[in-house]
Amino acid sequence: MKNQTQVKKTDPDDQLNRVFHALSDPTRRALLKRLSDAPEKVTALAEPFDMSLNAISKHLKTLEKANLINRDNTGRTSICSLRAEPLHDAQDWLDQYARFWGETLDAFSLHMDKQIDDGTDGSGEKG
Amino acid sequence: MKNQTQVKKTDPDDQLNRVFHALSDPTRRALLKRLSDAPEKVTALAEPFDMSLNAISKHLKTLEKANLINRDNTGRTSICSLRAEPLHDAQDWLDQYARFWGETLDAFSLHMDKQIDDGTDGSGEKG
DNA sequence: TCAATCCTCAACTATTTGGTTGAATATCGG
DNA sequence: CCGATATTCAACCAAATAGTTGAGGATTGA
Repeated sequence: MKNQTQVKKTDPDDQLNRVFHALSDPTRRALLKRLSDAPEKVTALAEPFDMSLNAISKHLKTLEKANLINRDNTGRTSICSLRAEPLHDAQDWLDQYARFWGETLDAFSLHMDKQIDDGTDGSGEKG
Repeated sequence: MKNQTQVKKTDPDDQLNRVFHALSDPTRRALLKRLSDAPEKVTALAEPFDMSLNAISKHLKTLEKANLINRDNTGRTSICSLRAEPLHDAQDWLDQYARFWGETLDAFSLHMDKQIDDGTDGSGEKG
């Protein structure tokens, strides 16, 4: 097993990977922004973009795989809505580094005092 | 010009893109974790990984392009250290969605009341 | 029924990514 | 100078991404 950090080479199944990847694209961030206002159907979401409907459909699939959106399939339309929990997870991860920009650490710092666990140790995912 | 959202098709120059992309890889997150403990030279950083030194060097370059690490080139060694500001930026972006998992909104919500600006409007980057 | 609408699937392309190996550059130390 | 160490550059490769077009499945509604 080689006492290595073993990061599961670019593991596509890791939730955090998927979320951060989803957020790394400006179109997808714009879609989330739009959905933060109200749920929308796919065509409505696609309309403002200078891009094919299919492209948007794929972006939505990416967001869906990251669990960042829900879909309500009523009839032929698919209503997408924001699902923010994974964003919260991402924020939790970032919070571990909060001490590096000072302040904001109270009882938190006690918890944080020992070491940062960034979720890349292989536990908690696909045994 | 078509009144479109104009998201600068997958703009690789956007700082937020680079940061979220950098965070989407578990090896890079592990490197940041390591650097959150103490600055390290490249060989030391690479050692725990089941991966070539070159691969780590490239990951470090990605982190560098996202401004997530600094390098102190003393002699033949390159000492890498964490630079957390961009993480803070990422957290700020995520904070805009905080209202979706309830609470934590005080004077913040006033600022947020109107609309979310997710940094994909094209301002502030490469004119 | 049948045309229009909404959306996804399939196939293709170009580009990026994440990894490799091998050579090159640069410094350190005898 | 010369060898060892530290790091990067260059070329290459496989796989994933982000986009396209075209076809097809469902649903709506006249």
